[in-house]
Amino acid sequence: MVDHADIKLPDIIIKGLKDKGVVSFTPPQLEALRSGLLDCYNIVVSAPTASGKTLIGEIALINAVLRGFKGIYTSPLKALAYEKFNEFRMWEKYGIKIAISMGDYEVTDEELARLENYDIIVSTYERLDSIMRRKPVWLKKVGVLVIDELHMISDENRGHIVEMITIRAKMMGIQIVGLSATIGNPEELAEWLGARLVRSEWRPVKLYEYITYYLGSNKGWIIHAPSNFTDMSVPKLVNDVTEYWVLRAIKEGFNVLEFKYSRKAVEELATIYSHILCNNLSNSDREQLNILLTKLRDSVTDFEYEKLAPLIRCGTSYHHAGLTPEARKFIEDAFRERVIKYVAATPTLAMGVNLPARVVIINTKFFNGRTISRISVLEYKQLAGRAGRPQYDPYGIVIVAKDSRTENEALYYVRGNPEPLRSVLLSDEALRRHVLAVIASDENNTLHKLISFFSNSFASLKISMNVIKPKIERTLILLKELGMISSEEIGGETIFMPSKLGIATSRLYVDPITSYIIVKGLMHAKKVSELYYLTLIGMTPDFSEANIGRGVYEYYLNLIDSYKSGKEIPSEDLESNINDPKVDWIRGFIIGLILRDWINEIPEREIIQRYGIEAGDLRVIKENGEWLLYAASIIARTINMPSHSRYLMILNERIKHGIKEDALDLVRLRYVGRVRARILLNHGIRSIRDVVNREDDVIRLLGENWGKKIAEEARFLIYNTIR
DNA sequence: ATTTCACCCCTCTAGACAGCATGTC
DNA sequence: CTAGAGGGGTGAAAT
Repeated sequence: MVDHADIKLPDIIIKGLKDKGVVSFTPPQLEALRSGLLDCYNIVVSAPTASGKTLIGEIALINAVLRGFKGIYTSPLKALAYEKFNEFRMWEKYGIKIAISMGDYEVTDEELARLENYDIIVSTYERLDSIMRRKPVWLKKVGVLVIDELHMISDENRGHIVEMITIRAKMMGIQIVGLSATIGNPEELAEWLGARLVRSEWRPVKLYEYITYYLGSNKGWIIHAPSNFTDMSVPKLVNDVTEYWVLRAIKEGFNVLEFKYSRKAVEELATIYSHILCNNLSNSDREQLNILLTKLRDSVTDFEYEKLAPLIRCGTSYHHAGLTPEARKFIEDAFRERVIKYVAATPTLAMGVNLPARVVIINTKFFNGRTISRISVLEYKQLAGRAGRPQYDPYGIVIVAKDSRTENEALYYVRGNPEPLRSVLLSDEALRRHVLAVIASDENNTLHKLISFFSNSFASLKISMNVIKPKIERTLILLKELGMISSEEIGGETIFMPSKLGIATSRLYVDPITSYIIVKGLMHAKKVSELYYLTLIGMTPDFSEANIGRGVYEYYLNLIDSYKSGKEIPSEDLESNINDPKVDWIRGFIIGLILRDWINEIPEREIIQRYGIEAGDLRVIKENGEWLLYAASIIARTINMPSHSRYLMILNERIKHGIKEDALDLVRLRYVGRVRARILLNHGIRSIRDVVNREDDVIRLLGENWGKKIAEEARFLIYNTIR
C-alpha cells in the first residue's frame, strides 16, 4: 500500500506509482517521506544498493514539478543518467517534460534555452557543473536537486565536482536530496546540508556473507557459513571456492559474479573457469550458448570475438574497460539472462548498470601505485550489494575477501563500518579549476567573496578557513601566472577578473593547466606537423592515463629523441616548468603516435597490437583526443591563432572518423565511415557529388544494398543543401 | 646426456567525466 | 598487517 495516513502524496504521484507497479514503500522510502521530503526539506539518504533510493529522488522531482518548479537529477555515469532518463519518461503522460543533458549533447546557448522548456533535467555531475557555470535564467526555477551516489563526493578524481554543484544548490536555496550508499559519517553530510538524515540497512534480498580464506595450495579454501544461515550445506573446506560455486550455479541455474582489481587477473579467471564449465554444461546450455555466439559475431569486431568466443562458448566471460562498450553491453545482457553463468569483472560492473547475481565473490587486494592495499569497506559494501537478484534469488551470497589469508582479513569487511567521506575539494587541481570557474562565471570576484563561497563547502566543515584561505590565495597567484585571470585594486579591495582565455577555459571545462600547455605549445610552434598537435593535447593533465604496456612505453621512449630534434613534437620544456603529476610528455608522445595512426587510416587491429592497448582503450583515447582537439581549437582562436585553430578543428573531425583529410566530405554520409570512404576514394569518388554522379560505380564497389542506400543519402544531402 | 623441477628474480596491477562554435595580420 | 601469478633464467637432482 502506498497509502499512509501520515503521508499526503499528490494524486498524480499516487497514479504514477501505480503505473510503475509500486505497491508499497520500502523502509527508507517511508522514512524519507516522513522526514519531510514532500515539504522541501533537505534529505540525505544513506542506504544499501537496491533499497529504492531512486524512487525517493523521483518522488521529490515530481513533487517539485507539481509545485511549479523544475527538478534536476544528477548521476556519475552517462549510462546511469540515460537509464534514469528513460525511467522518468513514464511521467510524460502526466504532462511532465523530461530532458537529458550530458557530454554527448550540446551546451549551446540554444540548448540551454531548450532546457528551460523541460520540467525535469537528467544530467551527469560534470554537465550540471558546466550548466551552473553558465548561470541560465531558469536555474532560479529549480526547486530540487537530486544527487545520486552522493558518496562520490569522496572520489579522488571527481568528488570535487559533486561538492561544487552541491555548494551552488545550497547557496541558491534549492532543496537537496542526496542519495548515498551506506557511509561512515552520514551525520556530517546531513549537518553540512542542513538535511534530515534517513539511515537504513534495509535490503530487498537477504544477504549472507561467507567468510573465506586461503590455507595454501595443498589445502584449499576454508569457507565459514554465516551463523545466521543454516539451510544449506556448504562444505567447510574446498579446493577452489570459485569452482565450487560455479559448479553449483550450473546445476541450480543461478549465476556467479567475481570481482578483482586487475584486467589481466579477470581474464585469467574467466579462462580457468571456462574449462571447468565446459566439461559440465547441459545440452540445452550448449545450445543457448551457440545461439549467443552467433549474436556475438554480429555485435563486436573480429578482434574481440576471437578473444571472447572461447570463453562465452563455455558460459563465462570477463568484463573490463579494455572491452568496447558494445562487448560490455553484450556480456551484461547475456549474464542478466543467465546464459552466461560466470563473469569475472573489474569494478566497472559495480559502478554502472544494475547487474545483480546470486553469488558475488569479492577479491579485495590491489596495487595502489606503491604498495598493496585493500579496498575500503565502503567499496566492499558496494560490490556486495550486487548479491541477490530481487525477483529471482531467495537470498544473495557474498564470498567475502576470497584473497584473504587469515580469518581476520575477511572479518574486517563483515564487521567493519564504512569509512567516513572526506572532501577532496582542496587539492591543487580541484581548486584551480573551481576558483577559476567561480571567477569566470562572475559569481564572486574578490578574495572576501571567494572565501565566503568556499565556507559553504563540505571541506570547511572539518577544515578551518584559516587553512583554506591561503590555499585560495595561492590558487589566485597561479591562475594569474597562467594568464587565466587579472586583478585590479578598486576602493582598497582587489577585484579578480577573468581573461578571455580564462572564460574559454572554464567553458571548455578543461583544467587551467591544460589550457596553459596548449597556449605555450602553440606559441612555440610555427609550421608544425599533425603529430605536434596530437602530442600536445596528449600531454595535458586532462588526457587521462592510457593503458600502454610498459615495454611499449620504453620502446617509444628510446625513439623520442629523433622526433625531438626534428621538432615534430613539442619540447619537453613545456612540461618541466609545470609541477603537476598528470602532465606527461612521454605519454603525450605515445598518444600522439596512436592518434596519428588512427587518422591515417591504420586498421584498428594494427594500432591495438602496435601499442599494446585494447579496443576499449583506443576508444577512450579517441574520445579524449576529440574533446581536447576541440578545446585546443577554441583556445587557439581566443588567443588569435586562427590557422592553428582551423587545423585543430580539422584534426577534431578526422579523429571523429579516423580518416585522412581527403575523406572528410564523404564521411558526412550516413553509413560511410573510414573504410567505405577509402574504397570510394581509391576509385576516384572524392565527394558526395561524385557519389550521386557515379552511383553505378558506388554500387559495384560497396554492393547493391549499401551502394543504393548510400547514393540515396547523398542525393538527399545535396538536395537539402541546395534548398 | 637429457629432462625435470625447485627456486629466485623480475614484472605487472581499475575506471570514465568534460567541448558543439565562427572571423586576424 | 598486507599480493600473487606468470615468465624467464639457473642450477641441481632425477631419469
